[in-house]
Amino acid sequence: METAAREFDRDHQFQQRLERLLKVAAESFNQKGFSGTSLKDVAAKLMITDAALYYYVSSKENLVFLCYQRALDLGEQALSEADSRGTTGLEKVEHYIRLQLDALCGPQGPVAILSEIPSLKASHRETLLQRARADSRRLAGFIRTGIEDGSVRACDPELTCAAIMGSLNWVPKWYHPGGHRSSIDQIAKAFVGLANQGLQSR
Amino acid sequence: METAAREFDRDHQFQQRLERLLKVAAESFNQKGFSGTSLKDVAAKLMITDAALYYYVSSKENLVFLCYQRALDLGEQALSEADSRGTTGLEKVEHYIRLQLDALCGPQGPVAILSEIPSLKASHRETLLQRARADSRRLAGFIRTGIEDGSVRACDPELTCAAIMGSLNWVPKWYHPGGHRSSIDQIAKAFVGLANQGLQSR
Amino acid sequence: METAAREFDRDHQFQQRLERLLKVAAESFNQKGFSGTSLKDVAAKLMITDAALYYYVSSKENLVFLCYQRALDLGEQALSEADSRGTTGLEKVEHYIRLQLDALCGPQGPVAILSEIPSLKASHRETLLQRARADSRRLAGFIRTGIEDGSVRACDPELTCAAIMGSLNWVPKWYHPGGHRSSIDQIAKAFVGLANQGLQSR
Amino acid sequence: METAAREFDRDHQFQQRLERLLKVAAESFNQKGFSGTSLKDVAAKLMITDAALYYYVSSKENLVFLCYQRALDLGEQALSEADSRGTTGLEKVEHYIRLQLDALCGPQGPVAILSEIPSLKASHRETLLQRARADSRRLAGFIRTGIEDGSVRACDPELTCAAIMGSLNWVPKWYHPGGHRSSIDQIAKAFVGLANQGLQSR
DNA sequence: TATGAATGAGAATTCATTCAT
DNA sequence: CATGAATGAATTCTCATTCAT
Repeated sequence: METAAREFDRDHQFQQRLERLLKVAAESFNQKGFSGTSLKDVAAKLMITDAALYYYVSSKENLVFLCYQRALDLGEQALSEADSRGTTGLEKVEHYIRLQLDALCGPQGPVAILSEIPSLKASHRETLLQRARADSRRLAGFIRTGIEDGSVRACDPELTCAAIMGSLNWVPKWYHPGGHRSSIDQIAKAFVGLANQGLQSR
Repeated sequence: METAAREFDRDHQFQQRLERLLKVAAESFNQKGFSGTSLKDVAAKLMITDAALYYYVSSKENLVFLCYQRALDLGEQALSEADSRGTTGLEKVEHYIRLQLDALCGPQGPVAILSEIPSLKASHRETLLQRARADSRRLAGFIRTGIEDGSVRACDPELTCAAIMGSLNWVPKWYHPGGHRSSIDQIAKAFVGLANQGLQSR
Repeated sequence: METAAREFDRDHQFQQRLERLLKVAAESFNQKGFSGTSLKDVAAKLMITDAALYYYVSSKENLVFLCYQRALDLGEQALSEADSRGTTGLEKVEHYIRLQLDALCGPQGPVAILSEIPSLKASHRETLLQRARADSRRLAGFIRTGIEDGSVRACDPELTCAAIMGSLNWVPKWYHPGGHRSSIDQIAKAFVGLANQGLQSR
Repeated sequence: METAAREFDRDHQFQQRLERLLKVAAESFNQKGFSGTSLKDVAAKLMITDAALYYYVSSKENLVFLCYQRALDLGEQALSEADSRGTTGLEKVEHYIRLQLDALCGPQGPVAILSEIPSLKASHRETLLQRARADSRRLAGFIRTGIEDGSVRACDPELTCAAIMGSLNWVPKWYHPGGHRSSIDQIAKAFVGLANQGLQSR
């Protein structure tokens, strides 16, 4: 029916615009932080007024929450994909680094870094923290698997995982798509190289 | 003379308190970001009123600026120290990681992470960016040295440096002195291990 | 003719729905005041969107205005009815109390209390104030009649009228149909008793 | 000491200004309701900016809360005073009417009518509702006492109390100090007359 | 008739900053 | 040195209102 089609279009358009909002917001959050990002600026980038944002999200808090959930969604996709692509633990880690870099800087648009969870309200905070912790554990799990299957040398999985995630999370601070001499591939190569073999020559 | 002595004392006390202010502010900036940090809160932690802060700094911008300069001072100390302690390029990098972690989390108190340079005013921004870039170049220089002296395998020095700095800069996000199962030493060991040998077993 | 019939139906339906709107709005105005009532909430109770309200009323102001006019219509009906039912002045007052309570809380649905006339725009304000004052004067007139015909003791008709109207206007603040131990009849009895004989035993 | 004296003065001045704020706010709340009252207007009447209000109260909600508490304080004073001044139950009621009218319209300045308790937040609401209900019960208690000591005829104490309180609470809607032909004394006389003897001549 | 989408005006609130004392 | 009191700018958010469809 015509009506149904129109409704579908409308809903689709809504989702489309919300998605765009989340990307624009994520970019700003990454650059200027939660409090440093004003809704007016975000709205301006979308060519609408700040009041119009409230048609898509119920509050600024909710906006970050959605951004962070999207970030976790993508991060978890990267983890799953890495898990299935890699055979050994080491390979899984390598794939994850590559995939996550792609998610963060690739065409999916800016993805928010979960750097301000503490300033969210309790209920949101808990939801996100749990997922984030679980994701860390999954990456640490790859490392642990690697130690077991012999592909990874003995090391502290949690701290090593923290180091890797740190380097990844820091990328959006300095990487600006287009305006950069290094492609995502090059970054991935360097990061994977470091995580894999370290600096030491042999 | 008496007057001079008193003035010296006064000046000394002033420096003492300013130092304390910078640490308290840095901690808050690291946790909640620049805009997320209110001067009232900072002042409250120092047991004075917000108005009293203006005796020590001329503005909030100036406060971050000072925090960031202190951070760069310490970072550069770490670089110099690492440079002189290490013989090979690889050793220099190792020492830097250890020293910088100590600076960030050790007893020198919280040190600000330069994560909001873009939101500073132009003049401050430039000053800081130049120093920060120079510091990155020094670390990249260690790597380059290592490649030349054969201690480091062939790699992209800039990107590898970005990876290392990223992991270090991310530490204050999750490390809370005291309330943590890992000591700074353990963290350093894991980070150095990763940077040095990577994950790969051999 | 068919067209006329259809138009009549349409008009009838319109009136029907407008009536319902006025009741729902009146209830909200009574509970939360003019500014405290949002058109979105009113619309939601009618299962339509706020934009759709504008088919029935031209503005929020206009909506209160209509509510208040409806309230005055009903109040004046009560006055007229009381006038014709009662023989003496006292009886007229008694009937008015009973009838007005019925209008306010009875099945005619919630009726707005004219408590925010001052915040309306000048033209509406004047129209309503004049009617309201005239109504007060009619009730005071009953009292005056009573004094003349000997059914009412000597008293200040205006102030006494203000006392009576006050108690009536306050009822919607605490009376909630259904959820209440007292029926409208009981309330009427108590109010009439007070107005008629006072508290004094004799 | 000089310092102590100055501090006392400061505190005194603060209380003084807060008191004034509560009166001005109460007047506006009575006339235009909670939502209809803008802090800017309240501030303007005090010749300060709206931001400055936050030096005295933490929020608009808190402002109403304080107004309402002040209203309850005064109302309870009136109840206690009436209780001790009157010998019979009837006398207690009479005194209460007079005293409460004085509190509402007298030189203590405008006192808020508790007409918007439902729109307050739960914790405040409960606190106030409990006090308000207790106060109603005290007035109803006077009536009950009167029935027992024979000064008051048989009647429903709660509903009669509701009628009396309604007339009192409505007064601020129409009474404006100065601009009125009736003095508070005249109003009190009429209200007491109605409550005492009713309208009926005998 | 009614809705989706947006707007503009104004609301409360926060916060860096000032200044007399 | 530090505080009390205040300000002005900016921010989040709400809401009546509009208009194309």
